[in-house]
Amino acid sequence: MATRTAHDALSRDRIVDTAIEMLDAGGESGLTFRALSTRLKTGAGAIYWHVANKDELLAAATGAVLADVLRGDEADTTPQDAIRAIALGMFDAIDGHPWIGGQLAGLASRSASLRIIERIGQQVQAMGMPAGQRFFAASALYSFILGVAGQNAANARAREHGTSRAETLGAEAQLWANLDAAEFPFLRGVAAQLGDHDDREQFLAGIDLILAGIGIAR
Amino acid sequence: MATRTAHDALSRDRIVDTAIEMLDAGGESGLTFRALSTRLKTGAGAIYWHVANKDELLAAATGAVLADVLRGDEADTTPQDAIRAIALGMFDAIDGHPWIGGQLAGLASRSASLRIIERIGQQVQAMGMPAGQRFFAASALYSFILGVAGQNAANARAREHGTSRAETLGAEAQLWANLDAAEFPFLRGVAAQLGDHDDREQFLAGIDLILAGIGIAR
DNA sequence: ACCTGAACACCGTTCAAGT
DNA sequence: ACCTGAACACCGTTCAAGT
Repeated sequence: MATRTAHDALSRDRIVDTAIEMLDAGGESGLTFRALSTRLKTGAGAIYWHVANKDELLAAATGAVLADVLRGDEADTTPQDAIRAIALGMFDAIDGHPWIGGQLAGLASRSASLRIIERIGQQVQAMGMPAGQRFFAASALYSFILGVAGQNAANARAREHGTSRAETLGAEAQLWANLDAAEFPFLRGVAAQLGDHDDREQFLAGIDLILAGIGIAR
Repeated sequence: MATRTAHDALSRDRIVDTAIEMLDAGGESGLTFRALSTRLKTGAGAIYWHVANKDELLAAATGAVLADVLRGDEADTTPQDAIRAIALGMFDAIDGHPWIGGQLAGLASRSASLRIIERIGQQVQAMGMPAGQRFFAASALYSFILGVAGQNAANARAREHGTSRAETLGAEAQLWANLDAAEFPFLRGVAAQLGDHDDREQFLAGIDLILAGIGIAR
């Protein structure tokens, strides 16, 4: 076994892992090179030896989180269930690390995105979608996932400023219930559902809606 | 008519309008209070008299852009066409002002978001969606729109660093075409479609997929 | 009431200098 | 090869002082 100093040597992996911890704890604004280097007991500039800049660090952190999602194996299921599994994997990853919601759209984390679109596309094809429409269908599923991701990220950002999820949601439901009856009949009507809905279930309902649409177009 | 100095007096409207111009020209990073105050020929702190902080300014700018979308009137059409019109209105607004993609998810621009979800929800209801599923369906449509918005914003951000849309897309299509055949059969297969697809058409295809799904669940 | 502009407390990033 | 830490060029925001 190699001799070690009190703390491990600085390495790209250790930087990325620590960055993920800080992002989970404080969101994107919680990660600064100064705070990161303090936690790593090194100088601010040292990080630049292992990582080009903050964008690359964020991309690497996103990639590390998504690697777990990509480890899943959707053999011996229906294409529909395989897509649900991939989507839920993404949802859970985003739920656990909301800051990746803001990263996924960017092309910085492209390599992981491509793998996910590939997986979805293969299953869309297995559903029997004609060649001309497969790309649209896979993109639609991916865009929907990104949309939910972005909202999750925004909600998490709001929570950094204090209030818990239940509080925010309760206040929001209250606000919907008190909207003008003539102008907002729909939102008033669904205010109760907003108050006690399950994010994961709602996400899956959206996926199922798109899957049903694909089922027809097929 | 009131007497005026050479330039109009500072006002919240003038600040927001100028901010939108700067955001359109240089994205979110192109808007700083220093550059804004220079363009408005005033001091950096003066803006704070009319606007609480940068978040509020971004929310106000987003609201001003979305106000145009909300001016549309979808009377005497089918619910499906009404939803398509709302969605396309959003798409065009985001296409013209990509930076709002990053703002829409946040609750800062909530008032405009609520109006849009209300409109979508009313049409979902008109489609005959049962009460228990209307909220899910409207949310799914809205999330999809946000997802596309986020990607547009990211693409626009990438374009700030130089290359045009055609260049980026061409390079990306090339990259997909050259991916490993065993690992990325799907992406390789649709590389040509990526190269010459129309963003607006693809967006509408996604909306139609969800609408078709709603048509079944109904 | 509204505006000025210096000052404060931060950022990401660079780079000469060390080991 | 890898790390240090001061320095640079920015930010958003505040606030005493002006008009």
